[in-house]
Amino acid sequence: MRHTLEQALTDAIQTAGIDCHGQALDLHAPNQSSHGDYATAIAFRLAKVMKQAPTQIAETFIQALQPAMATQATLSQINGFINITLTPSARLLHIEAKAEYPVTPRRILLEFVSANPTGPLHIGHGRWAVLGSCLANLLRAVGHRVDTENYINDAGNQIALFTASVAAAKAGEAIPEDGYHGAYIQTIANGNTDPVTHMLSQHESDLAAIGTHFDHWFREHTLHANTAIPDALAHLKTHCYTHDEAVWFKSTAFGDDKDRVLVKSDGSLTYFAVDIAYHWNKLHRDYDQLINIWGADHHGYVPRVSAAVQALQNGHTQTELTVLIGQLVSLVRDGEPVRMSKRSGDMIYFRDVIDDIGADATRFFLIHKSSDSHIELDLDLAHQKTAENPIFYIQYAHARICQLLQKVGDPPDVTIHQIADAYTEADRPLLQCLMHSTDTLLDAADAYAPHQLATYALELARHFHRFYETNPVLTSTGVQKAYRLWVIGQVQQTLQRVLGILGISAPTRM
RNA sequence: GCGCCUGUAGCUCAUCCGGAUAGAGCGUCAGUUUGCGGAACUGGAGGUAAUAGGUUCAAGUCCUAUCAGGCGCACCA
Repeated sequence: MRHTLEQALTDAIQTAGIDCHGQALDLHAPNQSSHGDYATAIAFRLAKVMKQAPTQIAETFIQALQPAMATQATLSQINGFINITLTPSARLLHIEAKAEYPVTPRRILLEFVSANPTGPLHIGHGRWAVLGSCLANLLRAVGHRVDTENYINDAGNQIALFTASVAAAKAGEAIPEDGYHGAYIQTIANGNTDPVTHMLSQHESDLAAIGTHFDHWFREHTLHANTAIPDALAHLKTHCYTHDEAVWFKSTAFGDDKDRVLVKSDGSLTYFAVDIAYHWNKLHRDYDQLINIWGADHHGYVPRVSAAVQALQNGHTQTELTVLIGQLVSLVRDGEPVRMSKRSGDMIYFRDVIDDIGADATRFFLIHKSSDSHIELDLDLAHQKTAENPIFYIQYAHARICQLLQKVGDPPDVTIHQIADAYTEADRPLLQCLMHSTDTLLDAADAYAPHQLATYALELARHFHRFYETNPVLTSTGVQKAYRLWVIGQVQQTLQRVLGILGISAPTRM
């Protein structure tokens, strides 16, 4: 909605011949719904260059634009802010209109989780699983084409230690000091499947338990099985040099703070070299953008991978690399931080959390905070946190509506203009909230911030519960009944859509 | 030491490229109910947005410094 309104106003400004000196309208929702549906502070930004008071500029804008907008909105001015208040029917029409997102569709490869298959997923992996799957849904919702990928490090020292640990357990021998000591090692040893295969299927089932599925599972060993690695390194050759018998990539030429080793002096490859081959592979798969979600413990790794991706494209960037860094989840027990270590086996597994508080509550708990903020999970309070989890407030709103709609049966056949007569000012916050849903989706997608949808859903549920309290539907009649049914129907559809993106169920009863 | 992230109500968090009186949930206090599901609603108390400067018509938001917490600074993966 914001976009079409902005466009209409911008056109009207041009027609009126007003010079904005490059300033955009930049519509935003006023913090008080009574001010209007949208507002712009452009008068303040033009005050200096136009040498006029903001209030005066605002008046000029309003007089020039009001005629063009007359059928759908009223423009007004408070202390220089230009407020736009839509007519009730315009508001309803905008809510009902099929959302169109002004985005240029991109082909995106989104990589996340990418946990080593040397142990079960822990709560930290869970955060990336939830964030990644929500982001994929969100980007798809606004029109992008997204493939999701889980990269499996199934080669190298850690895997060797892991399989050796299982082998030792199988033989009844002591597990190597630097091996893996979790209880799951014995479980795998008791079975007959390959340890890595076993672990991967467990990852898959844990992820499925919160409704997360990947389009691709990319296994590192496939890079070693062909010439992928030497091919990729050959492409970097002009940016490499030999020093102390090791081969270095001159990543400082692309913004890194030091050069990086690709081939060690003993002739073996670094992890980075393999990762370059992996990204080289990605670059060949015809995507416009590569997005990687990494935990904050890997943020130091960003510059060198960005450098490599730039170098591989020889400065002609066709595929953009975006690395999203999420902060870590830490655990607290009895007020003391719990140190998780995969090797010692002192872990809180993601599956335990899901089984404990349920998939919906787990997803909401992990998604409703910005990925820039740390999550501290108090194990003793885990259950209480569940009871406090606002997801039930949202789901209850949806269930309430569904039960009601079921009782009503078929909705009456009326037009927007007919039901607009039943609008009252008290409904404005709810209707504005509904109208802002497409804006919210767009903003959240632009910022790669699906947590904004969780906040939005909470807000919408709150407005709905308030509306529901004072607007009986079943006992109302005529236009009023039709209007109320329409409103709650829109709430239901919007909640279902947003919860769908968050991967959380929208129950019809609870 | 250097780099990245964070610091907002008792607790957990929002606040959308700087905008109007900083908002929710939980907790707390006082109310609403024989209701279209009360897993709800209404109202109150609770804030120097870590601290100190700066930029701006306007700063929780941008810049600088300090303090506190998390994470990272390998020829590990």
